[in-house]
Amino acid sequence: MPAHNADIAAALNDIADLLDIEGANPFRIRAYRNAARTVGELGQPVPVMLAQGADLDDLPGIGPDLAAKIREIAETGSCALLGRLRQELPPGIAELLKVPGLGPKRVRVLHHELGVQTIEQLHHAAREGRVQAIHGFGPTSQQAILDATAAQLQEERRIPLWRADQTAGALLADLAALPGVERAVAAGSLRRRRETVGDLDLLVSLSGSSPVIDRFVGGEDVSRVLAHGSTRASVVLKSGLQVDLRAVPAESFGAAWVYFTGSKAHNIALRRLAQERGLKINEYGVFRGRDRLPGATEEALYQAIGLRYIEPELREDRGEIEAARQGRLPVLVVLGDLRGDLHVHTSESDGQDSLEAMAVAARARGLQYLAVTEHSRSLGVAHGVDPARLARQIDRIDRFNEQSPGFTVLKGVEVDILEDGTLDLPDTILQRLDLVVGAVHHRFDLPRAQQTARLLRAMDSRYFTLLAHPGGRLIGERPACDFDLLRVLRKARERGCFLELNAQPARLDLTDTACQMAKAEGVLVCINSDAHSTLEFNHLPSGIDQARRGWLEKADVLNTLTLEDLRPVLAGTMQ
DNA sequence: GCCGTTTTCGGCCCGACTGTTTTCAGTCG
Repeated sequence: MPAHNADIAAALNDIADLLDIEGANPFRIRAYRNAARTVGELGQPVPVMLAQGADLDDLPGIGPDLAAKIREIAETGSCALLGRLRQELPPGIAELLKVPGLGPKRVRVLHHELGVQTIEQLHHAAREGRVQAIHGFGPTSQQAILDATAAQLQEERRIPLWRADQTAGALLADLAALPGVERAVAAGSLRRRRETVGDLDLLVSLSGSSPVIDRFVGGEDVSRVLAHGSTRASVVLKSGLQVDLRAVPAESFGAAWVYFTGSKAHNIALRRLAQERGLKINEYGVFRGRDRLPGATEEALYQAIGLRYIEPELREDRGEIEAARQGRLPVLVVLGDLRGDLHVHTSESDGQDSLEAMAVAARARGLQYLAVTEHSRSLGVAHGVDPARLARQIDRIDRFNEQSPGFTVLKGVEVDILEDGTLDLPDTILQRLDLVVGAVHHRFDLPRAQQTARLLRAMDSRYFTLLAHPGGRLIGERPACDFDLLRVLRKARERGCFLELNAQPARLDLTDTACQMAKAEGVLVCINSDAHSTLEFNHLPSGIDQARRGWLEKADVLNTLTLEDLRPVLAGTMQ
C-alpha cells in the first residue's frame, strides 16, 4: 500500500522524535526533520516520482540513506529503523515532547524514573507529587508539568489568522503607546501570513529604557506569565493564546525583526549563508568579528549577506534565498492588482444582499467587474437555481448592466460537480453565461482515483471555466479531498481553464504550495471572495496573503486582468 | 545524516530564560 507524502513526512518526524528521546546525534535528528519538511512540501506524490525513476537524493538535504528510507516508507508504510525505535520505546512517548517545557532529555528521564508513557500518566504522576522527587526536577517544574499536561489534554489551539490579526492589533496599539517604544510590530507566522497561528510574536524597538516588558506581563488580559526577563517575556492570555514579546534597541530593529519573523528554517539558512561569508547574524545585527555592520533595517541585513530583500510571506526556506541571490524573486501580487471578483452570491441563492448591493460594494472597493455565481439546483440547502431561475437572473443582469456604466456584472453560476463528474445544469443554459464556476459540494470522501476522474470529467465540459475551492477543505473542520492536483492542473492548461484561490478564511483553498504548482504548470489562479454578503469582500486580502505565500505575481492571477482583457479569455472557454 | 569554489572529515545557527545540579543544562523560539 503506497504511502502519501504526508504519511511519509509523519514517519520521518516520528523517527526524529524517537531518536531525540534516545539521545542520538542532534544533527542526524535534524536531517530527519528537514527531510520530513521537504517531503511534506513536494508538489508530487513520492510514489509517482519513484515510478518515474526520479532520484530522491537529488532533493536538498536528502542523501543516499534518507532516499532509501523514504523509498522504503513509500512502499511499505514504515521502515526498519522506525520499527526498531518503536520496539525500544513505548508507543506514544513522543507525544510527551509536545508538553511545553519538556524536551527529549527530560522526557527520557521521566520515562526511566517513573515509567510514564503518555500525557495522562505524566499528569497523574505530577498530581501525586512523584515528579518533584526526581533529580533535576523541583516543585516549580512539577507544577508547570501539571498545568501544561492539563492544557495539553484539551484541544489543539492554533487560531485562524484573522483572529490573530485582531488580538495582535489591539496589543500592538497598547505597546506603541508606552514610553520609550519607537515601533511595535508583529512578527512570526502572523507576519508570514500563515493560515493559522499558534502563538503571537510581537517586537518593539526602544529608545533608552522603557517599562514595556513589565507593563506587558501586567496587562489585564494576561492570565499567566511563562517567562519574564529584561528583553523578553511570554504570557498566556485569558483566551488561551500565548504571546511572546521581545524588546530590542533601535539599532537592532531590522535584525530582530528578521530573526523574530522566521521561519526557523529561513533563519538557519540565512545564518549559514552569513557564516560562509565570515559573518555572524544574531537578533542584534550582522557582525564581522566583534564589529557590527551598519544598518538597522531588514533590507540592510539581507544586503549584508548579498541578498535582495525577501518578503515575509516567502520566508519558508522553499527556494527564496537562492532566488534572492540570483535576483529572480517574484514581485508578489497585491490587493490593488485585483480588477474584479469572479465568485459571489446574492439573495437569489444563499447570499444575504441583492445583486445591486453587491455591485455597489464591489465598485466601492475599486473593482471593475463582478461575476454573480449562484449555487445550482442540487444544492437545495443553498436554494440553488434551476435553468428557469438562472435564465431570469441572466435577464436581470443584462438590464442592470445597461443602467450601470463603468461597472459590469458578469453572468455566471457555481454549478455543482456531481459525483460522476457531470454538471448539475444543462449546456443549453450554461452556454448563455459569461463563465461557469464548477465546485464539489458533496462526496468529498471519494477515493483519489475516483475524485480525480470526477474533476477531469467536469473540466471536459465545453463550458467549464473555473474550478472553485478545489480541495473542498474547511480549516480545522474538514480535510481536503484527495485528488491528483498535477493531473487536474495539466487538464486545466490543456482546456484553458483556471483554478480558484477561494479567499474565505475558513477555506484558503488553494493552499500556498498548490499555488506554486499552478504557477509552475502555467495555470492562472483566480482569487475570489466567494462573498455571501457585501461585508465579505473583506475576505479578498486573505486570498492575497495566501497567493503571496504561493509566490504568485500579478500576471499569475486571472482577475488582475481588466474587463477588456478578461472577456476574450473567458470567451475562449465558452466555445 | 548531509555536505564541500578552503573541506570526502569535521563541521552543522544563535541567544534568552528558567530552575536547580551552586555553575549550567535543558528548552524554546
